[in-house]
Formats: sequence, structure tokens, C-alpha cells
Amino acid sequence: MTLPHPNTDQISLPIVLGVLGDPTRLAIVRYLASKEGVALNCSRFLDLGSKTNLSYHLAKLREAGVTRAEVVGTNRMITLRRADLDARFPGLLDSVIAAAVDDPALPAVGGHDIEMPA
Amino acid sequence: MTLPHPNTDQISLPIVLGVLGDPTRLAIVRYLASKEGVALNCSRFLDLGSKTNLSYHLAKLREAGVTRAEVVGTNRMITLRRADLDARFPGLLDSVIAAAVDDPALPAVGGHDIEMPA
DNA sequence: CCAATTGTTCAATAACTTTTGAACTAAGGA
DNA sequence: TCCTTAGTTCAAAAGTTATTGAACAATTGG
Repeated sequence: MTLPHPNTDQISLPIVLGVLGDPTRLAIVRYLASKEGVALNCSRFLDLGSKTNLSYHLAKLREAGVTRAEVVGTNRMITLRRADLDARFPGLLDSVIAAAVDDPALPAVGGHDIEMPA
Repeated sequence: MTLPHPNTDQISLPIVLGVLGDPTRLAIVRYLASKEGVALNCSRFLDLGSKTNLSYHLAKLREAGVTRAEVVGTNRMITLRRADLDARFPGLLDSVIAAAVDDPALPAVGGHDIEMPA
């Protein structure tokens, strides 16, 4: 049971930008960046929306190539595809995350759930 | 007759990313970047769509704070707000433009119209 | 003044995106 | 096996964005 992800060279600039142009998804990416090296399961993000709505946003991020989701039991462990994005669009993710870190308009993710080492 | 633009500190990260997440607008920005220091009128971009559709996309870019439009006679002279964007989101525009420059999937702007010095 | 040029606005439509709830699958534990 | 937990899928509804054509405004040049 593995989920579909684009290859690095299939990642599209307008699609990545469009996917990041949504406050919920930007908040997810910001949070993933703040926990780099750690794989988080979806329920981590329940502050940002309902379970089914998160499933939708996380699928968008994955299909755009921004995140990777690994199936571990009944969990999907989610990580940022930082190396792939850096290779494809150097500097882009860094500048987006740096800008997102101090954006008070973005919704925040609490800090109340299990996490597992990547 | 001056057009509304956001102040630098009003420029929003998700709005900028969303606006750039469209191939037509990314092509406009890429072209503006390639002609930096030159103000271009709207008809420069007619390869990318109809007159009224361009009016729409150029308004989106302007309202997001990505471009500046100056009224000169019957023309709107359009420039990238590079300094403002660099101040607000350091490195972001550079990395977007660098990635857009070698994106063969983006529509191209011809090179068949008047241009005027900024 | 008249006509041409540049670009906007408006309303309609088409196309897409987001959100929701109910039903579902798959794995894990008692 | 049965129950729970984690997450997906589906279809409907709601909301948003993109595209079009017709009508409009403002400036310039003859």
C-alpha cells in the first residue's frame, strides 16, 4: 500500500505555488518544517480542519510533490520533500518557509499528538 | 488616475503564492523579470490571452503587490515590485523567477511591441 | 470635433476548488 | 473475532476563479 507521488523532475512550479497559496496548506508546511527530521501523522493537523478536509489538503500537497506520505500501519507518516524541492527549485522552499514562519495570519497547529522519528 | 496597490507591509504570502500559481501570470512575471528596468504596456502580453483576460490577470498581480502599474496617457506601464517583494519575502521572487526561466511548460510572450524606458 | 488606441468594467457562464457528512477500508489490540 | 483507530473515497453543496463579449471611459492624433 504505497501512495502515488510525482518524481522530482515531474514537480511543476505553478502547481507547487498554487498548492502553497492556501493558508491551511502553508500552515501544514510551516509546521512540517519546524519539526524537520520527524514524521508526523495526519491527526497532528486536526487543528487546521476536519479529518476529511485534511485528507484533501494533504493529498494536494503530496500530489504536488511538496510532501511525502509513508504508510506505516494505519498511519500516514508525512515529511517535507525538502531535498527534492531544493534540487528542483533551489531556494524556493527556504524562502517560503522563512516568510511563513513570521506570518501571524496563518493558522497555527497545536502541539498535542504523538510523533515518531523519521 | 492612479491605480490601487497594497503597501509593502500589506503584501500577503499566501496571496502572492496563489497569484503566482497560474501559468499565465507566471509567464507575465517571467517576462517582466527578463525586461527589468523597462516598463511595458499591457499589449505586450497579448500572446497570453485576450485583452480583457489580461486586464484580469494584471489586476490580480497588481492587487497582490507583485507588479506596479503606472498610468501614462492611455497606457498602463507595468513593472515588477522587486525591491518591495525582496524586502518583504527575501529570496522568494529570485527563486521563483530562476525556476520559471527554465520552465518549458509556461506559455511564452512574443517580442513584438513597443517598450518604453522606466 | 472625430476617430483610433488602450485599457477597464460588467454580467454571464464555465470551470475549478473547498468543505461537508456518510460510508468505507485496513491494521491493530482486546 | 469484534472493536477501535487512522485515514480514504464519494457525491453533493458551496464558494471561488477564469474566460468571454459587449459596452464603456480616457487619451491622443488628425
